[in-house]
Amino acid sequence: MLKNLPIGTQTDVLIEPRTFFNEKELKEILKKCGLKITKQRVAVLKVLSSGPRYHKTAKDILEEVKKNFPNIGFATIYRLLKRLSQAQMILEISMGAGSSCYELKTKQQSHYHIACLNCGKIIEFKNKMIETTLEKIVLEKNYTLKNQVVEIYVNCDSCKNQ
Amino acid sequence: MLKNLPIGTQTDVLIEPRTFFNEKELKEILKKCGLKITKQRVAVLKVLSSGPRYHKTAKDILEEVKKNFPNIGFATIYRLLKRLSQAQMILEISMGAGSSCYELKTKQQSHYHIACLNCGKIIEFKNKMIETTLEKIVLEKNYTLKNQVVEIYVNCDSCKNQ
DNA sequence: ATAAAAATGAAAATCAAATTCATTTAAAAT
DNA sequence: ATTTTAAATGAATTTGATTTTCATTTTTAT
Repeated sequence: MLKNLPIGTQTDVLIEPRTFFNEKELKEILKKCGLKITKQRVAVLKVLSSGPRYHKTAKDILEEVKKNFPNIGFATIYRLLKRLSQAQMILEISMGAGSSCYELKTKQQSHYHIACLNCGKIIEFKNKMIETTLEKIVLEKNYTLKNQVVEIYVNCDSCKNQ
Repeated sequence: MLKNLPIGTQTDVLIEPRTFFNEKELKEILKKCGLKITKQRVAVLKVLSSGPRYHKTAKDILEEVKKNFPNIGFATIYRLLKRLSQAQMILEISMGAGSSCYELKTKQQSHYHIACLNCGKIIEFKNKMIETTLEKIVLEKNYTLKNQVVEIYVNCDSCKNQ
């Protein structure tokens, strides 16, 4: 259904697979943010740049990093996440209640999120028309665009079929 | 600048002034949600449906309602906000850090938000094209749309001129 | 190597939001 | 109108996420 849409109105664009960074690149990120390179920070970035789940909470990250640094605590994680957010290197996604998720920005640009209110699954999508429209709105107002968030909350099909 | 855009690409549509509800209408809202009518609840809804600030935090609401009900506490506020959210009567807006803001839904449909990262000012805007696109995306996937959030984070002009 | 500046981690503090429970209130049924 | 009953209230506590503090350790530039 809804196939063969006129050009420019296709809504669903798949996200290319995540770009993984090697250790050297992760260190570059820290440098670019004016942060000193520590093993803990590299470990946190490694978690953010890999793994099966795209969107990780501070707790996810802590648990993962603890495997190699059993003494690391939330303080270190949150401090780094905040600095990286401020430097626009990561994206904080706070979808309603609960804890925020974080994702490392890659070359791939603005993508958006669909979240199932039932099972919590998050799907990414891109849409050039929305992106352009939002840029235009900001430009018209003579503001400076810092970030754009588009989130659709749904009940997904696997949830509906239960 | 950027005037005379082709039809369908205008980005900035002003929001009509907020619809105020009278006491009877507010009670209707509670009934529709299957909630008993209490003076505290009517007072909370009255705050949500009026006043100079469109987006109110639980704290804003508490302080306002306390003027007439000095003993009311957060428990009552949060409980009601949660029930109203679940009944889709209000919109919870959690923009990054800090507490969520809540706004009463009116007949006027999906509108979006521009927030200044500096001064925290929030501006509403509407955009039919984005709205339709998001609906289309959900339809294509055979999901059920529950809510859509579009947020632009900027530095606004009054902030830039400082 | 060494000094200066920054980062770490354990613990405590803060803040938003949810919960508990004894008491009160609204609304349905007499 | 009164009684009944189920739900709502509010004070206090709890939970959970995030931030801060501070003594100690590590990084980086010299």
